[in-house]
Amino acid sequence: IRGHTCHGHNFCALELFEKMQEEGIKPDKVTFLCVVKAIGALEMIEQGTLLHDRIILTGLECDVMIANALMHMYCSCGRLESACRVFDRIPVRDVASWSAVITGHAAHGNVPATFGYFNLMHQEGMKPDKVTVLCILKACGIIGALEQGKLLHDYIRRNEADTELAVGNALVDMYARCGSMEDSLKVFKTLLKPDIISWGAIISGYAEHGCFGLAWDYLQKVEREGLKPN
RNA sequence: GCUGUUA
Repeated sequence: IRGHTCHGHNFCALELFEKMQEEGIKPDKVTFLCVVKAIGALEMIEQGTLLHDRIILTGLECDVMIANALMHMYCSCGRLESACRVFDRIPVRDVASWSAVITGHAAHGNVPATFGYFNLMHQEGMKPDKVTVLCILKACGIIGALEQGKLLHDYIRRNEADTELAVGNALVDMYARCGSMEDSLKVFKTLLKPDIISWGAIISGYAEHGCFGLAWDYLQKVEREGLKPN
């Protein structure tokens, strides 16, 4: 099942899940994680609700990884209230729980809820890890929260996390989406070895803001750097 | 085999 989901063959994965059960093999926690993820990718909300009911019957709904996967699934399907209900029922939340609920609300442009959960996370003393930082930067980019993004940038600098390329790329992307190509370029120039994602963030930032000449120039630079545009 | 992840 996992072999199929990680290649994007989510429907095949669901068929295998059915077949497995026809053969009398009971799904465990890992099976459910994979299948919840597949259903989320397919945005099959009816199937997702049915699977959630089955998970409740097995008593796994309080498992933090299962709950996080369910939240992500509901957010992918646009069911933010359902995601919140799962979030509220998690006995012990981890960083992934917060990442899922914050990114989920940001993806749907729910600015108050995004900041609400972000502030609550801070209040509860949950320290963001690398992935949470990526998720919150993504959230800031989606909802255009430049000020919050800059505060997070300060936090990243204080924690010396800005040397990580993934974080640097997420900053370049966040500033570009917030409309500050100046800040975006400033971060880009600090990257020791920009990859195709770094360049892509700059190019799409210029393209998104109607600066086609600059987008074109940077595309030429990519090739001059010996990188292959994807 | 294992949830949240930047163009």
